[in-house]
Amino acid sequence: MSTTTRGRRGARPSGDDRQRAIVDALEGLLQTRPLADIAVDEIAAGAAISRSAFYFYFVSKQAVLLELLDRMVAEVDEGLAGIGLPGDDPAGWWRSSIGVFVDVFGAHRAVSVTLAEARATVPELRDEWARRSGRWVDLTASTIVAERRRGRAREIVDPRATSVALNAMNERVLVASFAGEQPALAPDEVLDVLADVWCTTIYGTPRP
Amino acid sequence: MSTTTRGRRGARPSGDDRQRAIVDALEGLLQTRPLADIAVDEIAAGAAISRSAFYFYFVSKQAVLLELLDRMVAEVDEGLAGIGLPGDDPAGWWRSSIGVFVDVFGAHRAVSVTLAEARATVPELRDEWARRSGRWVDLTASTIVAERRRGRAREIVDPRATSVALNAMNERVLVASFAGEQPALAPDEVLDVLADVWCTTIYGTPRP
DNA sequence: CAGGCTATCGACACCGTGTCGAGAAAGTCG
DNA sequence: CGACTTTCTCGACACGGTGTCGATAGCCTG
Repeated sequence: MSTTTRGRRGARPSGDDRQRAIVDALEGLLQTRPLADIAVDEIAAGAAISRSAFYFYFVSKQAVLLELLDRMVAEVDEGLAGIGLPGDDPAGWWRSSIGVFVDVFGAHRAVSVTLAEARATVPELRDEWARRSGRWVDLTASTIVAERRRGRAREIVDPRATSVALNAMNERVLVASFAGEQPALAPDEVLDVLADVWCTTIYGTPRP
Repeated sequence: MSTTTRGRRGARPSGDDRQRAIVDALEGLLQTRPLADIAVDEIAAGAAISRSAFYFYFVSKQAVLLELLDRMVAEVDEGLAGIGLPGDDPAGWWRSSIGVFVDVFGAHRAVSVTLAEARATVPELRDEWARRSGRWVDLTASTIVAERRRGRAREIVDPRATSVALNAMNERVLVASFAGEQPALAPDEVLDVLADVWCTTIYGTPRP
């Protein structure tokens, strides 16, 4: 249970397709209703296997979410890697960075909402999310420090703490927007608002 | 189901104490483990009644959460009412306002975390939360506008959108802190950090 | 072809939920 | 006081979803 193999048993199978089919099936079902309302039965049916066969590939529904999380995180990291460092247009750089999250999470809205919810219950999910979001927090914090050294950012007492808060804001704002909650931002204004708050918090002005 | 009577049957009973006992029992149990791991059995036992008797007072575990939510919201509103309007120390005013949330939510950490999670699943909970947090968003937005009219706040394109984002940040930061997530703020630094981000976002400087 | 792996299935036991109808306790009115 | 109604409690039931097990089928490899 504590080993690194996550659900899957064997070593070099060809039924990788089935595994992917399961993950895809769950993502499809999540478009319609929350995870709690989805029975393993239905996921299995969506992947064209029996319920018991499902348990051959994953230990539980929740375990499938880990795969979904990995997919999304990989997309985000890929997007971030293509941006580089902030040059002479820091506001544009921050906006682009936030845009990666908006785009990737937006492309998988149902998954984002589900992950945010399930994280509270599933310890493995929480740990994995913590690891990944910790990296983004680090990246944000070190960039703030660098911008401060350059004399562009305002004086911030604890850059890392501020970074935690800003990233928390993004997460919650995105999830609320995707979930269609009532006091929430419209999908098309999310990026503008977040970028504005980030830049003002970091530089003291929205356009440094 | 769509009537306003939430679970309870009769009209003028004396078993109100039982109802409160149930709510208290759940809050106590939530200190230890998440809602999903708590059976109705145990809540009933905590209130010294049988499981079936529980269903006389509430339709489900989740219905008890609504009561818990109402309690917390009442405390917050009470705290906010005691603050008044921002006078000549706007930074202090914002800090006090945020402090109310930090204090009340902090006094009911387990409940806060549970509500944040259950909101995704329970429609009634989501609606009620939306209604309440919508009021706080309105309050924030109108105060920002007033501060702008006074010439103190910076020029903000969409005060309400900014208000949504800032309130979202608070919520997520508090829950993450209470839940002990890894990239999270320590309980004692939460207020400082949040107040700093709020004031900088609104005024362009942490101490207007 | 024998043996070991991957993969699939049906059947089973378990647990929590929500509902129902039968009553006990207490309060009300003739 | 006794008959009734209301408030409240309980045990028993059916249902549905979960996770596990052992049997077995296909397949590659030596």
